[in-house]
Amino acid sequence: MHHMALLIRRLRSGTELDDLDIAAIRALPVQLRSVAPETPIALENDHPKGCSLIVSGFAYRSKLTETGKRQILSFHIPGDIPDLQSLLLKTMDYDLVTISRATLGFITHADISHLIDSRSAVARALWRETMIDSAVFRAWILNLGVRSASARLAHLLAELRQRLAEVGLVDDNEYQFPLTQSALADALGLSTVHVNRVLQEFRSQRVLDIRKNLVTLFDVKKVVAAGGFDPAYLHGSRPATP
Amino acid sequence: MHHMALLIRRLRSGTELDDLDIAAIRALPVQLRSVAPETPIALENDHPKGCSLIVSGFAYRSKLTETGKRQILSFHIPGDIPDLQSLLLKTMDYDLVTISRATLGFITHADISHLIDSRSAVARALWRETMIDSAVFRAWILNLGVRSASARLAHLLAELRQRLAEVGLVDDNEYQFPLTQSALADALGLSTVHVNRVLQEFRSQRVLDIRKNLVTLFDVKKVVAAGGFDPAYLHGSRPATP
DNA sequence: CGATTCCTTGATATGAGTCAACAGGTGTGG
DNA sequence: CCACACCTGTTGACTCATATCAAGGAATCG
Repeated sequence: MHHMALLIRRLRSGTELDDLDIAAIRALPVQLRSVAPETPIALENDHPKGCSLIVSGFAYRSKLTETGKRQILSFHIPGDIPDLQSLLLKTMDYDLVTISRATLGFITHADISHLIDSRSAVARALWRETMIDSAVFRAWILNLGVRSASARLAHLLAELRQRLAEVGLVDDNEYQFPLTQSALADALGLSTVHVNRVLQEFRSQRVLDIRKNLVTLFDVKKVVAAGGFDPAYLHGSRPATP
Repeated sequence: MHHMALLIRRLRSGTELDDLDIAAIRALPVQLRSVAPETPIALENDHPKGCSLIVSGFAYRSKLTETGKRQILSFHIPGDIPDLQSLLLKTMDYDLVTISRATLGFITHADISHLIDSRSAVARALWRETMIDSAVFRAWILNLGVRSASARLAHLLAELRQRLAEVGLVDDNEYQFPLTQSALADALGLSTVHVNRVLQEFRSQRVLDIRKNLVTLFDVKKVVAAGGFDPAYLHGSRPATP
């Protein structure tokens, strides 16, 4: 599969792009590199010179408080360009780090700038992606602000499932995703001890399980209900049910 | 003051715009209207035909859970176009409501579309604004996820002060902003009772006070420290110290 | 196979929620 | 212009969800 395939599919799913637009995207110089887990792609206060497309593997955004507590802001999957905002905001306001071994495609700001100035439909499509990213933040704020620990966890896993399904990475309600309990804790604003207990409860109810790198939703309906998950905010391409 | 003045100032502070760009912005057809407090500008699942510039007054974004709990996602001030994303995402994923009596400038998607297709620098400037909006969401996620009740409140008030200062609405560490304790509770993910108690503590320490529509930060340094507030994420125009 | 890292468990602590009641303003309609 | 209703803010008593602390066990990795 071409390293741009997922991105192009996503952009097309929300914006009309003609052959020239697609050709221009494909023509972007992309510098591929394979990196280890827990590799920083960009760190807070950096001034990156380009953006990174996730070709394979996963990453997360995080931010630290003055006291050193970490909050994970979002998880990222193949086809995402999590640091696209660095094109317009020179200074990073968060850390971007790989979770798994990953393949990244680095594209310079200069090249993206040229692309969006010459192909306004592509600019629109990329802008739209960043707006969906915002919508995901809104859903997380709702999640952190009003939901119980178990609902938060369920919502997160339901969201990940939906997003992964759209790029064809969900298989029979299971998906590969390297989530440690401490990462979950930092993402959900909980302690690791409590995440462990919530997880055990879900496990014993046969609702879901996370083992190693595998997330299993035994009962998707229950997960969706427990998390109050409504996929509308993802403004998705139609659910990729194969 | 021209109804576009604040917006234009903001856009220029982050992006080079030439005279033609500015002229094109000024030429946008804007339909002004004055609305009462608690007026919905757009609601979840709506498909708005345009965006609303806040010319004067304030607004908030909120989202409800299935169980009816409300989370306030952000507060908006003059010069903001909070629903700009509706240009690219047809369906609203949150409610947008005025707080105070407000003057809104409605601009159709068609007109904005035409503007951004003809003036790519303006497109960039608007996109950049939406990216700052995202950065604010990230800061809120950090706030909700890791900070104590008092730190959350302090952070929120410090952020509002900074943003209002950039449009010249802060006077000697006081600013007008119509925050009820129950709105604060919904914004901070707390109960109103607890907000009340946190507020009393700050009051008794002479750190800050909120009375009626007036927020007073007796000791800005303490507020900033209590909230762990670092304005970098606002990617601000230089602090408007007059 | 030794060493981290990750997970699990129990005991205890606490920040914040809930419930309930009341007071002070504010606005409104009669 | 008063009376009533309705917010908003305040207070106290009690509860509960989740954190913290501490320690042992299971994986995973070099």
